[in-house]
Amino acid sequence: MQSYTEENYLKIIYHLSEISHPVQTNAIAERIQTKAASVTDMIKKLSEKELVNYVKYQGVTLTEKGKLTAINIVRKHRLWEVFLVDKLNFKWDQVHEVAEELEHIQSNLLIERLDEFLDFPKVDPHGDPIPDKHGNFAEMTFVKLSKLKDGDQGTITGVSEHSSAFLKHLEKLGLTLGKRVEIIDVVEFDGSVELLLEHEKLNISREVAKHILITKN
Amino acid sequence: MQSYTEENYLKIIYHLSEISHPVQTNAIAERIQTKAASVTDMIKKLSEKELVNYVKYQGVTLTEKGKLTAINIVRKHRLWEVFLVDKLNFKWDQVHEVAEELEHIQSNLLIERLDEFLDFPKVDPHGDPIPDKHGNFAEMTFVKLSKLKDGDQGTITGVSEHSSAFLKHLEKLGLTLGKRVEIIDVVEFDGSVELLLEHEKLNISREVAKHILITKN
DNA sequence: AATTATTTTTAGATTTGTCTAAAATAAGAA
DNA sequence: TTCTTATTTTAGACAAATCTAAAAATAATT
Ligand SMILES: [Mn+2]
Ligand SMILES: [Mn+2]
Ligand SMILES: [Mn+2]
Ligand SMILES: [Mn+2]
Repeated sequence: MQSYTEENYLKIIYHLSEISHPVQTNAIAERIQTKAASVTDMIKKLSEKELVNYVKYQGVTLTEKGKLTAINIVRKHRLWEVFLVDKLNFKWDQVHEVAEELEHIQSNLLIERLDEFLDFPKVDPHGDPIPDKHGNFAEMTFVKLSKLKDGDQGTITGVSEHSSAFLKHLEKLGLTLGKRVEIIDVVEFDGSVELLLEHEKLNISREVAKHILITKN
Repeated sequence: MQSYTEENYLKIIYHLSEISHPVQTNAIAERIQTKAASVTDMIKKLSEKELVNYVKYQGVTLTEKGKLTAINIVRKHRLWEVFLVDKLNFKWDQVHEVAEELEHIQSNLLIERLDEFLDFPKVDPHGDPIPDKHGNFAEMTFVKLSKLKDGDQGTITGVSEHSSAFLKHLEKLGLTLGKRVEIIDVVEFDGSVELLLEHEKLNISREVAKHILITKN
């Protein structure tokens, strides 16, 4: 059994692993809002428990055990987000903070029953995949909207930025999960994108386009 | 904002206040599974924060602020228990431990929405009243089954013992909330109670009868 | 009232997770 | 390769919550 704090470290290391291998001390410190020295301390503890592989000055990687633990926390986080949106009518920009707490509740029965109650969702309110109880993810095929060309069509199936400001902005524009879009033009000057959303013309900045994930179809 | 630990102390002090005023250090230590010395330390801290009134060697009482905090935790605990039973099909003997964790989740929006989602329940799965968001309880009128006389009738509306062993026992006997019972005889020898439950005769020990709460009707 | 028993508090130590400041290592530039 | 900079680790300290053992206060008995 891990502490609340250890779980948070494992989860952050897991997410950062998708970006760099091994994960650097400073990167963890930044994400977890703490100091590098504290991270070193915790890494040693996690290493002691064989949840991470650690080589001094080289950074950490998760062991199989650590990875499974981390994935389970991600599973809980995302299931709770679905619960909050689907059952309690939270907006997609309101769920993350609460899920950060709920993800640490310890009860396998609870999470299996919640999964069932939610009808075994495959993705969370931001389009992120929900691993099953064995830690397996359904394969997802996203393309960044900013990579699309004139005339391309697709459905919004995810976002890669979870800040409330960004999500509220998308909501206001009507760019929510499941909506179909068609690219009219990628403006050469600033990379902004003109697109068609439910027969309405819309222009979004390149910065916004980079964080919208599309499944082409 | 209080820590997880402080919240637990406040809740225990609140519950113990129903039994003795003021609440003794040792009583808290026993309930919270810790040592008297630790309780003294925490009491000082809570007193510092004006959540309890504390006189050395005399024990503690909750201040208005402390009481409201405690009631809010009780509210969350009981709402979560209702959720677990009504929505996730937990048995009434399975909910307490999980609710002990869930009661510490910090989000007013969450708890108000949960309340609504559960259709504003007035009692939890053990018949305990759920305070509203202002801390007000609906008045309950229970009588211990062990206080009833031959011929008395009533409905089971609560239990005053929450151990899994006891609750499972009641479940097995069919003595669950909402069931109507009629006293046939209180056995003089051992105080055990003969009763009628859905046209079936049943004998329960005095010990069991003491923890079943009845609303006469 | 004096003695004994119980309860509570203090003193000092421990564990977990954190911090600052200084030292060590690694990486990049000249 | 040597100097400089960035990153990481150590050393030592601290706050929160806990503990043990001893001292102090209160309550119960004789
Ligand atoms: Mn999230
Ligand atoms: Mn999410
Ligand atoms: Mn309970
Ligand atoms: Mn209950």
